[in-house]
Amino acid sequence: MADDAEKELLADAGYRIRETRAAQGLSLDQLARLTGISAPALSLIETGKRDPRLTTLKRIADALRVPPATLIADGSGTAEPSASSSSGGYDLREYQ
Amino acid sequence: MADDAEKELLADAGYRIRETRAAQGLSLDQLARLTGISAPALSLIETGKRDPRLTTLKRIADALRVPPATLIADGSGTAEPSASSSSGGYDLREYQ
DNA sequence: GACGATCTTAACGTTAAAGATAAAGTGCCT
DNA sequence: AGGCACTTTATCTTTAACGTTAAGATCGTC
Repeated sequence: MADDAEKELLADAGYRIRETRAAQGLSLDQLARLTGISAPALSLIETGKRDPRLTTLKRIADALRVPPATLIADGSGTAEPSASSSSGGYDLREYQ
Repeated sequence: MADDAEKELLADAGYRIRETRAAQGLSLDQLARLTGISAPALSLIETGKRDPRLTTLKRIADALRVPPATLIADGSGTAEPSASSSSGGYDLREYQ
């Protein structure tokens, strides 16, 4: 996780979490109670100093009542293009 | 993380990864080389037996050339409806 | 100035992710 | 049957997440 792009990913996700939390008027302690994640751990995540696990992200997203994906940068800047990607039906069997 | 919802989250993310990988005709070994993540670790993630870190997810998403958010269950694409907030039950104001 | 609330950081212990390697399990061939 | 490609499982080591506790740091407001 020494990569620069990864640091930016963590910083961006942390920023999104902090923004969402602040928009709801929640303190770190309050979010800690809602998520079961300690306030110091939340602080590290929000400041991009910790690499959270997927379930940790989900607990935060659930407490903030937003989809987990909204907390993650889409890889293109800061705004989400909601680019639906491919998502068409692939059929795996055709390739094997 | 013994939670049932979290297990489903991991299983779903793993399934999406496997789907995307298979759609591109990649083997675990090939994806392991692309991501720098060992094939056994990828197998555990794809089968929902491991709780990956955010940067781990991003390395996989980058190798598969999809936005990281598409690997997480939440509405953007083929996921279940998730019925808006699902558990719209609690009231945050009680904590404030 | 002292206080209260908020956030940050550090140290320490527990738990688990991630790596490497090797082994065992699949399925598909000729 | 044997071999081959792919995947899973098992073991081990290192690294890091997370909780707890406690200590600073920054705000305000009185």
